[in-house]
Amino acid sequence: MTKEHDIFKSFLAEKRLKLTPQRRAILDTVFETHRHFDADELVEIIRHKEKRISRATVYRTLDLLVKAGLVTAMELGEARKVYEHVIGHKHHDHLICMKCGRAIEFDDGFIELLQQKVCDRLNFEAQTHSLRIFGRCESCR
Amino acid sequence: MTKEHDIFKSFLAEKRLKLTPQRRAILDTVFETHRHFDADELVEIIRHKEKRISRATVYRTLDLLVKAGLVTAMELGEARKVYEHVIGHKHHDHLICMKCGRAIEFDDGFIELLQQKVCDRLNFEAQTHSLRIFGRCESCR
DNA sequence: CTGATCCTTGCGACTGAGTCTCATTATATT
DNA sequence: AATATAATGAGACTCAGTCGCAAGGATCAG
Ligand SMILES: [Mn+2]
Ligand SMILES: [Mn+2]
Ligand SMILES: [Zn+2]
Ligand SMILES: [Zn+2]
Repeated sequence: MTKEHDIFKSFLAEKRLKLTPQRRAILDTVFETHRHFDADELVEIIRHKEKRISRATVYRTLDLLVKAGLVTAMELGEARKVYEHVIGHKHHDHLICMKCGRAIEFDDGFIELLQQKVCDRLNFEAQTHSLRIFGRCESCR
Repeated sequence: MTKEHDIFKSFLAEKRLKLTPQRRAILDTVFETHRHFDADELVEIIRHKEKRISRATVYRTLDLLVKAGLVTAMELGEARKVYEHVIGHKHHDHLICMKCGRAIEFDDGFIELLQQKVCDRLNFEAQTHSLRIFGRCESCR
């Protein structure tokens, strides 16, 4: 039993929700995928495993995974929301190339600290944040 | 003639585009509105002035104003994009209350500087950025 | 076992912000 | 004024995401 299974199971139990084969397939696939993906890509990956799944169930389950803290959702400038799993990937933000679309991950503890300072100063209780820098990547500039 | 008029006029001229009464009405209304607004709100405000305007024209002109650097567009977590004019409002980012929806503006030059450092380190040419901190505001926490 | 309760699923219909098409009208240029 | 080019409004269209609902499955009381 993986860590993410345990977390999802307790999350569901606490909310009186059930761990179904579909939810298990979604959880597994999300944690096998080590890149950003969108909901319909996830549907396709699961269907290639010969498993039946509906778009609605995938959307519904992704919401649950986000609420459980296992997945983050973000808008990287394209039309669709993209997702990535959390365990094994510490928090990071993105540089987004407006020419090729590439998303470069970065992490700067000092920026995060200063964000917290801003919140303290304004008496705001931060829960999450999203920092996106748009421009040209190394190979596109 | 206001500064924004001059800028928009040169922008249009340079691109061989035309200054129409509709574009003038949109520009004026955008600069009279000192808060975040969405495209359909703008349509309503202009129509209340007894001016005919179509949604398509408002969407198209807002894109031009963004390209001209006169307006910024952002997603504050709700469904619709919101806009605000630039002149007279220096750059800032937002704390967004997930309970009441309020957007609190802040500006931290140090954070901006560190963002530039990240870009330099990764050889990325920054054009714009969006930093949103989601949580609970003073009155909702 | 039987029935009541409650959750989940898949399907397809629906929503709604934003975009596009196109016939008509307006602006800029000469 | 004539010409070339761009802009407009109306409504059709797109498409990511949501919702309603009927059918199915687990759980539990009696
Ligand atoms: Mn990432
Ligand atoms: Mn603002
Ligand atoms: Zn690039
Ligand atoms: Zn609030």
